[in-house]
Formats: sequence, structure tokens, C-alpha cells
Amino acid sequence: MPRYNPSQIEAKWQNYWEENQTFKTPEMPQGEKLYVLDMFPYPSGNGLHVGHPEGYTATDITCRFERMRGKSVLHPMGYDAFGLPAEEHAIKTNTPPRESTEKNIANFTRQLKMLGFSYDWSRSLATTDVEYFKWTQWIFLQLFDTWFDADQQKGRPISELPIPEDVTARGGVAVAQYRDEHRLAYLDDALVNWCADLGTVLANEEVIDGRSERGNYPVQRIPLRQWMLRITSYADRLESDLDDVNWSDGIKKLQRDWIGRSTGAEVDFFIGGTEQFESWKASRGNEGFPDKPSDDALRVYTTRPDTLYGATYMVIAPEHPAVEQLTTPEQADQVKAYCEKASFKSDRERTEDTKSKTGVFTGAYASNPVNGAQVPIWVADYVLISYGTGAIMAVPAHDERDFEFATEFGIDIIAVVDPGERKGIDREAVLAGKQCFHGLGTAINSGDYDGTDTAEFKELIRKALHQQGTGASAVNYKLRDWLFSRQRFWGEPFPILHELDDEGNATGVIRGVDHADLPVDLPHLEDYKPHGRPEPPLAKADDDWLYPVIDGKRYRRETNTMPQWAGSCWYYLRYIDPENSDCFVDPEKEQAWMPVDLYIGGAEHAVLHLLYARFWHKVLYDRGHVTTKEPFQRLVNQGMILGEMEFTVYQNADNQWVGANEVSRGDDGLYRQQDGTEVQLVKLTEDQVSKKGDTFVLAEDDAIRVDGRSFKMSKSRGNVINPDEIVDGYGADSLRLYEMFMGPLTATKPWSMSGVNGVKGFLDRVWRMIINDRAESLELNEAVSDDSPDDDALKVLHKTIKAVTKDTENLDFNTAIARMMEFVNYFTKQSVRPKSVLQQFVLLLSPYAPHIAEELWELLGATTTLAYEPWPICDESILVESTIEIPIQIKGKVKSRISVAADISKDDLEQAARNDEKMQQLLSDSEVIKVIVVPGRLVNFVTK
RNA sequence: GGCCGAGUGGCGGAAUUGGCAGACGCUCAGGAUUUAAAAUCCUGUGUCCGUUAGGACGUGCGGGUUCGAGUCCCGCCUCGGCUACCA
Repeated sequence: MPRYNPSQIEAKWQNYWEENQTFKTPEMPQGEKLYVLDMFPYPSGNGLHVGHPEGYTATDITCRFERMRGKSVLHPMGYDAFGLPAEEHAIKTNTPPRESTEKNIANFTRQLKMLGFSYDWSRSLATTDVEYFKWTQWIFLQLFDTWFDADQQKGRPISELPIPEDVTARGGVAVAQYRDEHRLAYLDDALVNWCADLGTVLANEEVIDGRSERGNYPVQRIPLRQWMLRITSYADRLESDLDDVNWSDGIKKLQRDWIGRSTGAEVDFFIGGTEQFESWKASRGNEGFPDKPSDDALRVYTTRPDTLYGATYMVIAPEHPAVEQLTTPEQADQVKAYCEKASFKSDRERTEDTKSKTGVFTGAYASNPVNGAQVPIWVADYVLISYGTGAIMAVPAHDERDFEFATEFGIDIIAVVDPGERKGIDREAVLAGKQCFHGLGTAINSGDYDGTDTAEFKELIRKALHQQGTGASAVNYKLRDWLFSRQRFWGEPFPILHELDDEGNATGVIRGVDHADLPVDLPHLEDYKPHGRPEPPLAKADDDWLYPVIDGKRYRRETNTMPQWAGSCWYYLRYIDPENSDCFVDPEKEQAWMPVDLYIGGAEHAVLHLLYARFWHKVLYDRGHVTTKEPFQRLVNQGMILGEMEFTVYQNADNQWVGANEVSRGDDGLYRQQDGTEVQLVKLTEDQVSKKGDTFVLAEDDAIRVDGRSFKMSKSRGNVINPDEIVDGYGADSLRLYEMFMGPLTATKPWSMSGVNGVKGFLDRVWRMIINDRAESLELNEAVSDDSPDDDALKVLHKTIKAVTKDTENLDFNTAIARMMEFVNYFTKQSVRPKSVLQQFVLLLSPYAPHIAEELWELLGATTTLAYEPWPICDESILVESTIEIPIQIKGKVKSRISVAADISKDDLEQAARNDEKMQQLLSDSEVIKVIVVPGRLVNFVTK
């Protein structure tokens, strides 16, 4: 019986595509190009997750569709294979990381091929390939060789860095040091996030609530000399160039918020005592605002210079260099104790108690530059050393945090902004300093500025401060420089050498490895486990690797490795020219294929990966290696796929039901709120549940509330769906189709096994529409005919072509599939199914379910793949209807329908509506006061 | 706490510029076919009233604009995601 047999068909066509290299992409685009990119997966040991095929199917549909529309499509796939999990796994299973990584890659490749994606597999790459990371190292050397010219807003070769005379005068070592300080890749003693359990430092972005994102281990802040990338130099461009790309507003906003640009002013508060204040101010008036704060002033950053008159105290971070200088002898013990305590506090502890503010008075005062008022200087850990100047002027009347702090320590609160009368604000309380108001308003208690509104005040005070030399406009970013080194084995080695003196000590001179000597491969190590100390595992390499000698000079290799993000910052460029051994990408090919026209992936990469990749791209652009400012022209984030809907309720020890709304989670389990008795979670099947109002309840007792929702798939919850099993049971085409039919690509949606079954049912019907599944051998359904189609058949076909084309263009795959289902529902009812119509339909289906489509295409008479057949064209003239049905409303409610000529005039339509039998009846005893006629749409009578 | 997104049948979801709410699929029920089952096919499936004909209500809640609101405006509620002292 020739039933639809996906496993047989799918294997057959996957082999065909591979043998015929159907999807091999030409070196250079022929005709219009389209570069469609998936976020390449991390090849974990668990294999593919159903979230992967969601985005991959979406891009594959687009690629197959556009190929048929004649575009030259680049659609590659690879692996982001360096990183912590692979190394952790390798340690656990005692295998070399490369071995287990390669095994995982093989498994991923098998799974991806099993899904029938039209990748050009000859372009596949892994970030762990030595030939790949050779170029990752090369790009790092580009960063090392670049400084950022703030005037031109551009990265330039380090050789073009202007060296100040006084540096030149101090000799070659000073010049080299000056250069090192300005490179985009530089070494810095930074307070880093050290994670002892992982044995590495982590980027800020990898630390969540003071714990590691991977593994959830505690993270400590310690000072360590680390490689940093000067991404902050590019903050402005990373922000403003978002205007030019086609990304969702949500993702753009996430990136903007992460960059966190704010504008305001830096202001110096004099700390040399009241007597000298006037003379200090006078000298500042002459000399202007210095680039670096002088010793006699404390510099703050504020976004609200208009509230300067309300500054009743100042706060410096515990790590601020001026702490010691400012602290008076009487306060020394207290301040010292506070600062020590703050340094031991983990980030977690510091963020945990954001509600209660702590701090200590230094004993010192500063003079407010606008009026000479004396303000006390405090130390408090709610001010961060890493942002702004590490010091603030505190305006408790108009800043929530300062308000809390001032309330806690009984510091004056002086209102300087009058909110006026507005909803939700108690004006009297604000003016009395009893409530905080951070909005805009009118200045009060601000000397000559009284009565000015906030925006204008900002501008005036900025000018005044500039003139007086006590302040200047400033811009700050939440974005910090990127901590780029890791103390782990499984990453790209840095192509950097540290010069040694005769005793074998580092001289402080560093150099890049010559291009000719790239790649720097990882050394063989018997033991690469982390040991809880910041010394990287590569330090245990043989001397041959560790101590190269060049031109008689002995060097020690950099032993840190790059973070996992490195490889994913530029992989989209390598796909364009993956075999090139002279160059990371051929310039001609780069120009022809870039930018990426469509990039689809999960929103979890919305900030980090995309920001890092854009940063590298911009550096490569500045240095003339790529021709586009932005790498990814259009970005779409697929939604998360949740597990199957779960119904849960609770039971106490006596097996009595406890509603989901009555239960709370305690430290050691679940308990009933009312009496504190312990309860247990019970999973229910659908038939045990019914609906009452908006809530689910137990079918046997509708007083017991049942919780019904879907959860994120996770091993611990046991709701993970394995793509292998779906393909085994239903076929790859069903999996692809189901994931696209679930709902809009960007929406979060729950998995449903019966939904998969439903989609399989559709493919079965497609098969039977064309194939006689009751025959002994494979033959066409007897309804399939060579006759030319009648008008209705053509109408259904062209309606389908139109809708599927439009929906596919817009990535509205769920509705495109619905339209194809309608087509099949129509034609399975027809006893005559013209072959020409079915062929067109098979082409429409092919991007979605390519295997069955190829098979049916062949059975309908073709001898080669349909992958490059022209996409069906909708003939609009066929769709023109001569008569249409028009609803007739009374006061907006549909009361009747009439059938009229499609091109009926407005007046005739109204008359036809009035003539309708039912309308005459309904309108007979009421007065029509107005008639709305929308030709082609409706007629609406407004009656009294 | 802040920001973003979303609330439409039993479930997933459809609905040009405001213009016939519930396309398509699942589920469930009934029927046909079958010795029986599976598979398949047909019919029905928002709620309420009504035997039928038909009618009323209905897109989280409360208001508003409009001839007409799922869609626009104002005020709330709930859920999900991200973020968290960034001055």
C-alpha cells in the first residue's frame, strides 16, 4: 500500500540533494543576492532542542522560496563550539574537549541534515577549527593594532596615534606604553568577576545577581590584570547606527538600554575649605575646567545639573581614590571599617539590600560651586566606582535613592523643582521635602534661576558652569569595556607575546604574534582542569610552546584564552569565503554578499552577541576590511517554545485536594497558606479539569482551583521534546510544518503533541489528494486528470498562490499553511483534480515540506528537483469576482446580506439594500436618519 | 521597583486603512464504513434563551470617541519576558 511514508521519502531526497549538490552556493552571487543567516548553535551533548528547528525552518522556508524566485541565496550553518560547557563536560567524562566537541558536532550535523535544511554544507565551519580561529586571532591583532580617534569617531592604525611631546621625550619605552594604553585591546588591572568554582573571570554580562550565569556559582570581585576590549569607544556608533537597521523596536531598545547613554554634566565641588573657595573659583574662571580633576576638587557626574542648589550632601564610592584624603581623623576608624566591609561584600549582597541604604560620614565638607554652600561628604556603597566619576552630588528632594539615604541619616532635603499641580503628586509634600519628585518642573530655591523650567535651566547652568570652569557637559554609558580574557583551556589562545629579560621576568613589553606565525594552536595538556587560582591552565604547557624565541629574544606566551563570544563575532563573514587561507574573507566576495539580509535567532542573544559582533564589525569597517557599517540588516527573534500545557493541583497528607491559589512555596517545600500544612503537587490530565469562569477547576469539585499553564522546557521538569523522536514518529516535514503552524514566529507558544498529529494528518491528505493509496503500487489518484482546470479550480489555486506568496514574504508562515490546508480541503472534495493545478500547489508547499513536495513533484512527472522551479505567479484577473456579497447593518449590527455586482455604484448599492425583503420589513416602522454606504464593503442604516 | 510584550471559544491561533469576530488546526460529540478496531469520510462544536424559525450576549475589567471598536483614546487588572542602586 503506497501510504505516505516520510522516513523513506525523506532519506531519498536528502540523499538526492547531497549527491547532486542541489544547494551548493556559487562563489559569487548570480543575479540578486540574498544572505540568510541562522544563529549557529552551541553543539551541546544533549543534541538539538525543538527551539533550534523553529528558527532554522523559518530561514529555510525563506531561502527555498527566494531561490524559486530567482535569487542567489547564501544559507550556511556552523558551530559555536568553544566554551565552558564543552570543557566542563570534557572534564566530567575525562575526554579531550576537541574529541567530545567533534562528536557533538557530528550529532548536530546528523540532526540538521535529517530536517532537510537547504544549507550549503560545504561552507560549514566550527569556531574551534584551527583554520577558523587563526583568523579570530588575526582579528584580535587588528583590535590590538587599532586606537580610537574620538574626533573622527573612528578606529585607526596604532602607528597613526599622535604621541604627545612629553611622552616622546621620555623615550621608546614610554612611547610603547602610551600606545598600549590606547589600543582597542589592552591590558588593565581591573576589578574583575572571579568565579573560583569555574576557575575563571567572567564578563559583567555573564554574572547574574552576583552568581555565574553558567553553573550559578558565587562570584567575587578581585583585582586582576586582564585583557579588555575598548567597546565603550564605539558606544555612540553602536547606538546611533541602530537607526539604519531593520530590527524590532523591542530589540533596539534592549541594546540602547544596555549601552545606557546618558547626558549631563561633570561638576567640581571645591574641597579646600570655605576660605579659599572664592579664590579657587576665580582661578577656575581663568583657567577653565581641567580634563582631569585637580586634587582640591571632587568631581561628580549628574544628569540633573539643574538641581545643583538642592545638593545637600555628596557621596563617594568606597573604592574612590579620595576616600583616604577626605576622611577626618575622627571618622577614620568608621570609614575604614565601612570600606573594608564593602569590599568583602559580594555583588549579590550589595544588590540584595537595595531597600536599606548604608553609608558613613567622612567628616569632610565640599563647597557647592554655584553658591559656596557647605555639603557633607559621605561614603556609601550605593554609589558605584565604575560609573561616572564614582562620586555624586546628592539631591534627596529629586532622586529616589538620595531621598532614601537622606531620610535614613537625617540629612536636609531641599526642594528645588516645583512640580506644579499635577495628578498623583502631592505638591505640598514635595515642596516641604517630605516626598521625592524626579520629574521636570519649575526651579525654586535656586537663586537667580528661580522660575526657570527644568529644560531651560539645564542649558543655562551648563553654560554658566562652563564659563566658571567648574563644570562641563558629559556623556556616560552603562556599557563598560569588555573583559576579554578567560582562565580556561577550551578557547582561542591570544596571539600575544610578553617579552622577558635575562632573568626570565616580564619587561612589560608586549607584541602580537607575526601574521605568518598564526595560528597559535592550543598546546597539548594532560591536565587542564581549573584549580581555583587565577593562573590559567595554559601556563602548564611545555616550554616549547610557552617560551618562543624570536630574533634571539625570549618571550612568554599569553596564557589566557578568549571568551566564547569571540568566535561568534565574525562567523558570518567566514561563511562567505570559508576556504581562504590568505585572508579572513576575500574583499570582492565580502562586498558581493554582505550584509546579512535576514538573521533569525533567539532573543537571548539580543544584547551580548549582537552587540559584540557589531563592535568587531565596526572595527573591521574602520580598518577597511569590510564594506558595510552594520553586519545584520534585518533581525528577527523567534519566540520561545514552551512545554505542553500542564494542569496542576495540590493534595495534603490526607489526600484532600488543595487549590492552586491556596498554596505557597516555602524554603523546604510547598504548604497551604491557611494552616501551614504541607502539600504535594499533583499533575492532572485534561479530562480531570473543567473551566469555571476564567479559571480552571477540578472536574469532580469545582471549588478547587487548578493551575493550567505551560512551562519553559527543562530537564528537571521533564517536559523536553526531542526532535529525533518527532522525526521518527511523524517525519521531518511534519516537524517543520508543525513548528511553523503553531503560531506567529515571534510569539511564545506551547508545544502540543496532538497539534503535530494534526499537521501530519494534513500531509497525509496532501498525499492522498494526489496518490491513490489503495492501489497496489505507487500510482496517481484517479481524480488527477490532464483536463484543463475549470474556473473554480483556477480561482482556488490563484487565491492560494496570492495568499501563500504574501504570507511567506512576511514570515507569516502559520497563515500560509492555513491557506494551503484550505486548498487541500477544497480539492479532496473534487472528483476532478487537474494535474497542472496540483503541480502549482506542490511548488507552493515545497519550501515548507520539501521532502513530500519533491516526491509528489516527481510522481507528477518531473525528473529533477523542484528547488529551482519558478515560483507560481498569481493571475489577478482570475480572482476578479463578478458578484459579491454585502452585509447590511442596522446601527452597526448585521441584519441581512445581499448579492450585488462587484462594481455596483454607491447609490445603486444603497437602493439594493433598501429593496432587500428583510430590510424593508425591519425598516418599515423606524425612521432612517443616516445611511453609511461603503462600496464593496457594507451598508449601514442608522435608525431612530 | 523600572522597561518591553501579551490578554479573543475547552486549547493553539485568524481577522487591509476602524467595516460580516472566531479563518485554519487541535479537542470533544454524533454518524457512515468495518465482524471489530485502526485508518478514512461526513456533520456539529463561543455563551445564553428557544422544540424549530429565530433572538440576545460576546475579544481581561471600567469609561470614552464613532454610523460602526478585537483594532483608536483615557484609567485599571492579570500573565509572561528582560532588567535591577548607572546619579
